[in-house]
Amino acid sequence: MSPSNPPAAAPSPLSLERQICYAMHTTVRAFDGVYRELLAEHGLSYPQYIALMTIGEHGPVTVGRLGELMRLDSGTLSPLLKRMEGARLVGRARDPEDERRVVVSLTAGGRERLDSLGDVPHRVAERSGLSRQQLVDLHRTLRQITESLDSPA
Amino acid sequence: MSPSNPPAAAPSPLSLERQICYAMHTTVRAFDGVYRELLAEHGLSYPQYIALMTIGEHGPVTVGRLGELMRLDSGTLSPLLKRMEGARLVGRARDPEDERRVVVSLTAGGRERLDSLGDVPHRVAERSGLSRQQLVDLHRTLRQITESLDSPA
DNA sequence: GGCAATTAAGTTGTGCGCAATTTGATAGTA
DNA sequence: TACTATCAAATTGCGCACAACTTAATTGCC
Repeated sequence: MSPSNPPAAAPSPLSLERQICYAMHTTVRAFDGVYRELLAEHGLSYPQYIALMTIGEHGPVTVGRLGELMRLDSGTLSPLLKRMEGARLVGRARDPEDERRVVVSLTAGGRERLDSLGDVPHRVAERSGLSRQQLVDLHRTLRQITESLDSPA
Repeated sequence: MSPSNPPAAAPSPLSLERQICYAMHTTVRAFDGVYRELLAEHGLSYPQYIALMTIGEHGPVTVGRLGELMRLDSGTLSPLLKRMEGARLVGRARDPEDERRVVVSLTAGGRERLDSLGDVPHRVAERSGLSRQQLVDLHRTLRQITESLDSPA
């Protein structure tokens, strides 16, 4: 111990806002870690899983539309989708009606992989130790944050 | 539109767990974006800010201890701290009592920078649109998730 | 003392994420 | 038609994050 150390419990209370900032940072990492673990055996990263899920739900989508849904730009999605194409999970094709656009769709293998992952979110939720009500509240809170942070400049 | 497309609104309700997974992914990104914006003028990234805050609160700490507090390993912290050292925000020194350890501490400039950032968390919380009670609840939920995900293998 | 096992930090390789730029296609207009 | 502006995706560069490995110091045991 250094001689000038404070007793033990930090006296500074730190504002709630500061604690939230800190908790958000660390908790999300723990959350991601569980997904990483559960998805590893399926050969998927967490972002790849979200992409698979989003394409599966919304059907064939352009890269731009997928970016809106996932809140990611082409700089992130292009290489990610290229890897998923390499893994035979999705197909990419230029839109004949507008050659600027690239339409992404699930392959049969991608659909199969997605179906086999159906219980992963449930297992994560279980491990989180949250009650049903807490999950509902958390979901509403997260949506509220996104909306609020989105709208004003 | 492909011929076999479902009408429009996806009939699959998607489980709450799935929605939470998705919301966590997108919301955290929005949250980070606001921090990025507010911290940019101070020349700090969000992880650098968290590190600065953590070192500031806990006093000089070893890299390992900082990793426990921030939930990051040396593979992330070593280059991050090296950049912060280059920016004259922190100092790094081998512990004379155990030369394996590296002790990280705030420089005068680092302390000053940290102090000048005091209202950033408050501004982020404001923008989030959450009530005081929601902030309290969110904080408790996040802590509960971390604890629960940490403990069992 | 000598030496294997452990520990702390750093390094390497890969993927995610964003800002800024580039490439190529479409739209608009003289 | 030709020229410009706009738009979609891809590319480049940098930082964060983690797994796996390396390096160097300490501990433990003989």
